[in-house]
Amino acid sequence: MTRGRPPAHTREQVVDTAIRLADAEGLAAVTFRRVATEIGAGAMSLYTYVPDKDRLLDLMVDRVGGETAQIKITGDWRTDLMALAAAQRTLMLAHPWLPGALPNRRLTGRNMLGYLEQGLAALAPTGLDGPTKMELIALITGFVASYVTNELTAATPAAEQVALITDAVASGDFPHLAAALGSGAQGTETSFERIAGWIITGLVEQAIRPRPSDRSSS
Amino acid sequence: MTRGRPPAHTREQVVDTAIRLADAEGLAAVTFRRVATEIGAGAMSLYTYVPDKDRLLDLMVDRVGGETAQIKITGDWRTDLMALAAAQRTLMLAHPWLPGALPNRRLTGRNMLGYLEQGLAALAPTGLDGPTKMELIALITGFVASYVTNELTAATPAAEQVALITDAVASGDFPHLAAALGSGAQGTETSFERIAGWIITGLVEQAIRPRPSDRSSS
DNA sequence: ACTATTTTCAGTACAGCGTACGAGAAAGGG
DNA sequence: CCCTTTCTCGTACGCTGTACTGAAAATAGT
Repeated sequence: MTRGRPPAHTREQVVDTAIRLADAEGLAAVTFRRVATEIGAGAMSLYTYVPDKDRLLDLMVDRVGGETAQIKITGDWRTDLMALAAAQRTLMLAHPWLPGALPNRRLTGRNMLGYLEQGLAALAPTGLDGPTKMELIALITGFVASYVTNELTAATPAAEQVALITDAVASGDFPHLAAALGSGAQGTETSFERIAGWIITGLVEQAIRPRPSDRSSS
Repeated sequence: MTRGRPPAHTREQVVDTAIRLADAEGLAAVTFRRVATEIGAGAMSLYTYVPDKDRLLDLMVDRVGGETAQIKITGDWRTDLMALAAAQRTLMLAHPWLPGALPNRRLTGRNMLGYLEQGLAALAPTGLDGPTKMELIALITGFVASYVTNELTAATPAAEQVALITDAVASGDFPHLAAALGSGAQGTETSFERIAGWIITGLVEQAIRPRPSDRSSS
């Protein structure tokens, strides 16, 4: 039954417009009025397609989640997880607002579930139990998000913080910090692959290891 | 020189009030008007003590950062990093808004630098270079933040997502997800210490390992 | 064909936000 | 005593999300 006035737009159109806006001008540019004028509608008309702003963000996240390249599962969890992490990073670099929009967001759609599914498939050979796999996936996703955030932010050193840090170093209260800043300027050697390799290999190997009692002092 | 009308309040008072508000009612309750009435001042008076809202958040973060328990450096990096992570988690559980306020925030004060300094001190025995140490600290902090966020959110399963997930599982398109959900309900076994142990041990051991060429297929 | 029903459209309006501006109040220095 | 300096804070502007409301546009039933 299709009674009533037919919709002039679609939910996909609204979400796509919001994504395009966020890509071009950042999350802050995504306002109902702005999105509405962009698709040539009244601000309030959007509520026909989207229940509220928070849900719009959910939908945006799920939609771009669908753009993630489908990785092929080789059966080697290290290779597969690296591929998945790399795909995630590519996605976040294409949509810089994504890392910032991810926290506090609920699983809204099948695309996010699809991502979860891929991660679980990659982890299948490890023989870990379900909750542990979930935890590992969340951990890896969180790492990628924070890495990309740093990656996108680090370009702006901000002058003001430089003063704070040099002052702090000069005060002598932070010897290790001074040493760390002086030590290595190895530039782009801190590549994504290097660190992602650490975290993935390290994490999964630790998780697989059958608990060698507990060697901490407690 | 102390000419002019003396301030009726202090920056610390403003920041403390904002923190108290955030602790009690969440970050959203922290508005200039609200903070102002709370300390018995006009909204615009706050601008005497704080340049703008973003800086107020910076100051809040740095202030609670000062509450972090000073860990004692034993010289065993695993023990020390675990203690540091645990201290961070304690802090974030005491101030649930902190994980949400952390991203996109600049290093504002000496307390944050102090935290950095502690992490570097803990990592000193590893002999890693400065940038790598920094990276590891950021990674661990990011992990703690996302873990605590999950910890605070997971209490609310939200009914709506349950429907989405059961539908998805019923559709048969997500076999691994179905299996993972069915597998283990081991409850609180996914403790912070267990996972923090993985990430710290795994990460640092990987970082220390002198690069066994590269065993991926590429 | 006309009416009733249902759905979408979008203008107006409201409370709340951060904050720019500017006039008044309160202090010390000459 | 006045002048300079500093802090105080009411008013106001533009912006936000969105509740409400009535008009518009389609179909379903008679």
